[in-house]
Amino acid sequence: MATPKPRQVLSRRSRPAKSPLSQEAIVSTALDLLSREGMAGLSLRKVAAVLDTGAASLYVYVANLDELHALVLDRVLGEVVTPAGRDGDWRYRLKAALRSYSEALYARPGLAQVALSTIPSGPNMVELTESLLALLEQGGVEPGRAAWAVDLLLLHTSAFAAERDNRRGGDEVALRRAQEALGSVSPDEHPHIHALGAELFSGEQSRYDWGLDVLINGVLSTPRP
Amino acid sequence: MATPKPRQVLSRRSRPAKSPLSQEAIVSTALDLLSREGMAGLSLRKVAAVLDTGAASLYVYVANLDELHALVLDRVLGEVVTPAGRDGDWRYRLKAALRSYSEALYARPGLAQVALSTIPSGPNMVELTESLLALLEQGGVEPGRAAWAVDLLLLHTSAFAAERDNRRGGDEVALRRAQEALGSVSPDEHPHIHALGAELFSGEQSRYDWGLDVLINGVLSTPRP
DNA sequence: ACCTGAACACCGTTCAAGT
DNA sequence: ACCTGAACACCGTTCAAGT
Repeated sequence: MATPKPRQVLSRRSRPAKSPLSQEAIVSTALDLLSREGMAGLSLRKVAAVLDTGAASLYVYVANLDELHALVLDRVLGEVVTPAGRDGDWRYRLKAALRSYSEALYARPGLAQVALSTIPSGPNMVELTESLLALLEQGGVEPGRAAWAVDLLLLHTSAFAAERDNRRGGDEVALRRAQEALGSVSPDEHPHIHALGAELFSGEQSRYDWGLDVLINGVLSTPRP
Repeated sequence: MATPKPRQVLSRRSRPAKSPLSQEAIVSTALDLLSREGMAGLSLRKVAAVLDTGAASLYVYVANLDELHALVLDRVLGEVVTPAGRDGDWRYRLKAALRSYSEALYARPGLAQVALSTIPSGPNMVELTESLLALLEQGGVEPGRAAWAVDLLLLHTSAFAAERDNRRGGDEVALRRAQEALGSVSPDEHPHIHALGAELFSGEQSRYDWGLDVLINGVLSTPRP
């Protein structure tokens, strides 16, 4: 998979002259801002400011903000590691690949949301899709079913990363409110919720692992219509 | 409802007296704007304009935009229908409830995204959770597993609605680009994708139905760790 | 071809002043 | 307690003018 250029943005002061703009530089800067400040930090104006221009200049290299989002996402997907090997524990390798995808998204606050609102077409997404298809084939899943399964697995993993992101993302007011709403429910009207109590909020990592197993077991036992 | 009224101070008598602000009125107006214009139409300023005030006035009834999002979401969730009945085909009823949830979201462009970025705590979400727990119990799923399963099912359904929404939502450029990227892949480097061809984009409704079956089958066959 | 500043049409949120 | 206009600190995108 493509190696993401480290391209540390050296302080502009030490740089002799303004480096010319390029899509590469724009995406790198955007990713840098995203990693440090989350989605709030990723704006065309801020990217432009770091690159020492006005936002209008970026439109030569990037059609609009959506395209920049897609480019940043694909760049991050270059980090995803899909374990090699053709035999043995395909299931373990599949889960490892998806966990790698999940972590790549989760490391940039808000990027999971981008993954869920973008129709991806970059080379790294193509690469990842190919790898997942190969892994499912190793697991004996026929091609048509595997095509749908890849979609399902990526969608699920993105959504899970987005949810984790939400819960981290500061809105502790909302989280507390949700816990109270479910915790203070009347046993008569909502017996099941009442009986579960804190159980409804248990498990973080194990919940994700379980979710992946649910999906994989489900795919293996559910033929396409 | 409401074309924004001209600010001109025509005699107050010529139009119905301004109804007092309330959270109820704000949420209704917001939902109305959302249904007609999508997420782009849902802003505090626009809601205020329809209600013939300034945005600042809304802050008496609503803490911020995120809270308004949560309130609108829960209001929509009031539409979700969960089939009654305690015996017979719980699986059919579970799928019907989730499809109802999905349709409620999908009917408002962008709302699925809100569902994925909000920690819900409204009464209708509590109701839905209770109903889904009951349905899973009828299916013989033990409580702890059911708690995780409800989360998984709702997350999946929201994500699926969001994806459908993206694909409808106008960005046909991105969709075409994605189809081209996957369609023009070299058979040597990406044999699996190449072999699948258009299959990667097939099925809309049937794909969702299959996804639900995958999830349900997976839940039934995957105990909690 | 590329870059730029300014402008346009928006945002959410805060605040002092009014009632 | 509620409402308001104005202000603050932002947005993405377009465009005429420059190189």
